[in-house]
Amino acid sequence: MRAFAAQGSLVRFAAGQTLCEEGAPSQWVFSITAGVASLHKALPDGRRQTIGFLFPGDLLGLTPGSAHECGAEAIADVEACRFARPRFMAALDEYPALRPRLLHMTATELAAAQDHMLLLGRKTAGERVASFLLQLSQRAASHDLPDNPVLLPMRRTVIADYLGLTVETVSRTFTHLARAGVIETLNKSTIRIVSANALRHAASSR
Amino acid sequence: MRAFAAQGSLVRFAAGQTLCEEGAPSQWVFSITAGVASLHKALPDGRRQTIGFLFPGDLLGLTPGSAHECGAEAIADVEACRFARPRFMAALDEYPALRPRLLHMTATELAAAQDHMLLLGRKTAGERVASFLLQLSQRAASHDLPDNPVLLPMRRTVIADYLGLTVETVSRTFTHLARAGVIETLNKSTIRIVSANALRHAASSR
DNA sequence: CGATGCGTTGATCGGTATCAAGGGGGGTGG
DNA sequence: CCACCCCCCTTGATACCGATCAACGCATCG
Repeated sequence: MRAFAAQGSLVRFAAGQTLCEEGAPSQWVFSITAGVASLHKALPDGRRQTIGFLFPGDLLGLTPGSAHECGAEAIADVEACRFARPRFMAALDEYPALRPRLLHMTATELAAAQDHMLLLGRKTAGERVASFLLQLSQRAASHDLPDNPVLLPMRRTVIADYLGLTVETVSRTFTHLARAGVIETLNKSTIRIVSANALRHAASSR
Repeated sequence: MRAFAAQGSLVRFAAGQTLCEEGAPSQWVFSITAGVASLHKALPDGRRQTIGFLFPGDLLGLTPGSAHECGAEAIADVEACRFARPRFMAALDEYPALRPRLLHMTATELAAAQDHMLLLGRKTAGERVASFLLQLSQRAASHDLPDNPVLLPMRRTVIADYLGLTVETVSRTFTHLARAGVIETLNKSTIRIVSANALRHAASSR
């Protein structure tokens, strides 16, 4: 397994740089080791949907076909371990212990995608933003990072594209939650959860 | 592999019956052999999101955790092969050829989920309905079934919950597409695509 | 023949998008 | 060091799409 990791080479992407483009042939598999990236899809006229975020430990490029399903872009400076795709696939046969891990990761991602479909299809703007904050907070907690205040590493545009809203609506919703005393915006990318209970309530009941 | 399949028992569900409930402990793994089922999630107040559909060949119950992520319900009479979950998991170790297949299936499902997020987050009602019809048609074609007219095995409520709309909007949108000469509704569950090009266009440009 | 459930159609309301303008912070150049 | 600018975020006014509320059509079944 150690030997496997050695087959990859370390690569870096500055915030804003593109890791891969939607529809491009999937040459590499990346394992994120530091930073944050966003996954996204777009419609021909430019409308965008952020599909999810990649944090350290996440994989990119394991598509069922040979082309990338989503584009990926570094949100904060990213450090990743890069493998040639065929070599990665070969390694799966060489190190059979990798497969169960991979399956588990993909299944977890699928479960997250399903949750997000509920959010996009049925939740109101207020519920979406509240759910998003809770999700970030929980992610941090599960990685033994401070879960409050919550750090938002991405711009409002990316949040809006993630939640299926516009930047204006996201901004207004933060303001509403703050005025309601549920959160407090320490600065644009740092939000303190004043009442976790109120936030949880806001996340799923209109 | 044959031996593996023999470890399951054949079970049947009439249309409308529940295969499993959201949040319930995941006791079984089902392999659908006939019929159609829907996967869904719900919010405490009853709002529903249909996550996807299960067709013959699809698996149900492979959750990363021990509880079902989604509820599942038979849309048309369903026939499935049922495995006790621990036995299924054990079988994965016994028949290593299963894992790559499983990984591929899960990755494909994930890709479909990502497409659907784009639909739910960014497409208009007209685009959603058009995309849905194309999806059903393509699914049929890829299984060597007639792809036109398209058969809709599910009720309008389920379609609406799948597309993040209301039944009324779905109904109106079918009417609009019919008046525009793009489709023709032969009956409530049979729709003929008059112009596939127009439908493709309607699916992704406003 | 009436009852029930599903789908369609119509009228109105409301939430979020859109359009437009105004802060504010960080970086650059003078 | 300061002034300016640029980009991002916020706030406000208005428009519009889809939700909601209400009624009706139509088929199925008792």
